[in-house]
Amino acid sequence: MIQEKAQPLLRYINRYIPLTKSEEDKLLAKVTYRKYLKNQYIIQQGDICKYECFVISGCTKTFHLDTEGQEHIVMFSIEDWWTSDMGSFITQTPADYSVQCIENTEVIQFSYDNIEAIYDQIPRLERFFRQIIERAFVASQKRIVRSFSLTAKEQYLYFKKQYPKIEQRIPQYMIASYLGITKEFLSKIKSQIVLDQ
Amino acid sequence: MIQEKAQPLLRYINRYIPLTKSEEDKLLAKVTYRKYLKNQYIIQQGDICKYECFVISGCTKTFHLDTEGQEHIVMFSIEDWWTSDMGSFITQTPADYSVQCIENTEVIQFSYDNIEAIYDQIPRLERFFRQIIERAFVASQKRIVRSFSLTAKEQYLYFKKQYPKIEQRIPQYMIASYLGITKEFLSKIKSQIVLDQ
DNA sequence: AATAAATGTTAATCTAGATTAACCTCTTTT
DNA sequence: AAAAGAGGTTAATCTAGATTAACATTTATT
Repeated sequence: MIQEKAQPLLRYINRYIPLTKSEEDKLLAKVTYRKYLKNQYIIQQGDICKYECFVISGCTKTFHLDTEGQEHIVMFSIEDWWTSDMGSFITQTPADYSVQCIENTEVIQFSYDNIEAIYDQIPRLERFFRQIIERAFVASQKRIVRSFSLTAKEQYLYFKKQYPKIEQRIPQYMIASYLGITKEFLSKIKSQIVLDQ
Repeated sequence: MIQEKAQPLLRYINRYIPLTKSEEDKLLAKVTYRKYLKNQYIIQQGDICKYECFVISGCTKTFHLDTEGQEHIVMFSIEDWWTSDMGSFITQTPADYSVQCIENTEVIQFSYDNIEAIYDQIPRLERFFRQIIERAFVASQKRIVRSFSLTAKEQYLYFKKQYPKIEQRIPQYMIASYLGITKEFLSKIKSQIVLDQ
């Protein structure tokens, strides 16, 4: 079961580092497959995050609920992306974010209890995770700069260009939340863009 | 020379993972000590970043120059912090950021040519770097949420509380740039805060 | 000590984007 | 087919923060 389901994960890992058959088996013994329905929560803000998830199919949003009850989306995850509240996972303290499925979603879960053993038994996987996180950090820093140096319209055009697959699967009001603007203003931007052409 | 100068680095690493004397020696053989004067550049936007630097003393700013010539500060680094353009370093492509010294600054440099060897020879250091980057990523994500959910005044108060040491060493106009606001508006915020008390 | 350069403040005016509120599709459910 | 819900649009009004510009203060340079 896990052997078939985890194929996309193995393919993904092999783009970074080569794994021997034995290493693949060791890994698959330590992870689990799970299916969520649309609207289900993978993590709830306030809970302790027990898993890092690799998305096999579907789509999730990671968001923070602020003191005013406003939702701020920090990322979307589709096939071949990761999702979790890493801060909560690495420190085992209450999560700052919720992760909710926007579509029916299949994931491979790396549990907190097993992740150390995975690193110890397959050192190359520790390298792999280091590289993944380095890239995530770089992307996050760039997003901060964009939010300071680009107008809302420019940020929206960047998002469309960079993540065309995500843009088409997700309601506009969630994209607005991701960009840090209101859905009304995104609507205005879109009608402006139509006029531009 | 490097033995004395690198003491803060070894102390810092030992807070995360224990190193044997032999591992320490292996590490020190692969890193170099360097001193920069105030206003000197450690990295220039457009160059390829050859080093990740651990700050022994002093203070740096990491900033991006946008197409309008505007400077956007993404981070400050003081003693016991890291500085580099990680995106440029890991991919060996032109840097998006410059790193400039705000004070005379001493660093320990990890060169691109040696970092792989360090990881291979001292696997525990790869774990250490993974953990450092995980934390940096978490902090970066949290900063994005703050920039969306807090007013400029709230963000400034958060910065003061979180980094009191940095706040006192750095000109206000750089803090404004870090917060993504103008120096004039920060000045207004500060006079408001005085009235609040 | 005088001058210049860097940093910080205040106030008037302007604007990108928020807020509010009414209305318009589509889907989905009954 | 009617009703309800989810998602999206438009327009009027409002506001946090930008811009401009003049001036004040501190620090460095001669």
